[in-house]
Amino acid sequence: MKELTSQQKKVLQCIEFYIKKTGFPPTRANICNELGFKSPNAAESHLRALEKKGFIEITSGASRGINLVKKQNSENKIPVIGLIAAGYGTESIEEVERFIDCKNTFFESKFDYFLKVQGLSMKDAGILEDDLVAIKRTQDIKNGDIVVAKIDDEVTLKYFSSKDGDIKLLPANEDFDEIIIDQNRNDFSIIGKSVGLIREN
Amino acid sequence: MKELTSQQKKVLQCIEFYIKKTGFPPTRANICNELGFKSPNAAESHLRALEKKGFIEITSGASRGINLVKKQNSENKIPVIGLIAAGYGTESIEEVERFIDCKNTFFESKFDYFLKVQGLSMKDAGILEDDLVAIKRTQDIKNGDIVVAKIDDEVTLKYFSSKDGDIKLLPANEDFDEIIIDQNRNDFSIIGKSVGLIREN
DNA sequence: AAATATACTGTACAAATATATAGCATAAAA
DNA sequence: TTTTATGCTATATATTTGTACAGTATATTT
Repeated sequence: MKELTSQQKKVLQCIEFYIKKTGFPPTRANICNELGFKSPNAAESHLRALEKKGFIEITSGASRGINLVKKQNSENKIPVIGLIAAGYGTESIEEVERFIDCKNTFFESKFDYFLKVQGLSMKDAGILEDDLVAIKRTQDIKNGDIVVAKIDDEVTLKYFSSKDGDIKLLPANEDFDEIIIDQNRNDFSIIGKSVGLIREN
Repeated sequence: MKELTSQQKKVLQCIEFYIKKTGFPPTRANICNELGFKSPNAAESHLRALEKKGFIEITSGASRGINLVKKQNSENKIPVIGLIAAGYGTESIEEVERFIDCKNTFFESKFDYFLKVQGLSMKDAGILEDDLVAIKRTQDIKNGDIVVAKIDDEVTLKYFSSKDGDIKLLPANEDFDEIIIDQNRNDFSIIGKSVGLIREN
């Protein structure tokens, strides 16, 4: 999808605002009013540009026949990512299983995807197999955060702990051992952290 | 809000469908087309009835000037209900803390509200304090379901177990005891069951 | 019995609206 | 250099659309 000019963005926002306010899309005249244009053709040509770039659809002949095209992944469809057991590096070990109809503002922090949990290493944190943990991609991590970390070619969900520069990943289950990161030997990186969880019974 | 006649419901659904399909509300003529009316006034008078009953708002003079009035609690705003420690009978022990912007079709089963969890009696089921459990009001309960039950004047969230007519409520935490229901002595009822869970970190 | 709500057909028309055409000006791409 | 895209003003018009008025008929309420 092509980029919009600043003026075209204004027009698109104007349409979005008008729909929010009234419940139905604006006419050319309405847009002119909102943005101070003096000719309906100013609005018309902006609409044609927005249509050409794929941001709206126009139903020919219909009054207010403007339909906002939802951008795929932006705000309403959150991907659920499952981890494949073996690892081939980076984030290619992930695969999108499906999408959940939910805004990325659903929890307090915006987030990027749901991670489908494997295993019970975090069970005492109330995180069970097949739970969906909302992950925000960030490097802004504090002790005690539940993080998605990559160690060599494995991805794991654990409590984060850092003390005097020594990083540990702690499970929430007696049956699992803590993971001590040797930053010389291990290829270690933080992918993001948990900001929420959903479970479907 | 008054009740709609079956014909008025059809018109309302027609409007909802049209908006879903096209992205903008229908004209009188569009409604006539969809529903087989032969006079625009058929649509017009239905619209006026819907407006009078508060289901839509009509912007006078504007083409397609129909705005669906969101019904408070129907599909987009789910109440979060907290339990008050003491009990004063029935469901008046509950209070709506806030609403969450989420469809009641978010989980596999439709549900009625979120219950804010108190205590850790279900921690081994991955249900922690302050978690929000999606509750569907139903009497259709199977063994092993997580139910919201009322015993005398207390409301509790537990596993349900029924064997030879003996009903037990089982915690998921060693530190708690199971509750055996004496249907003669206890005022017992099932309010509903859990169909999902969300947690905000 | 009379009034009101529901549920339409049919006709009419002013106002709202999409849209084409003619211009003017600037900036970027071919 | 010539086209193409951007960003408007201004005018015109066929079509769409809301809406009023006149009827007909049935059911419900007062």
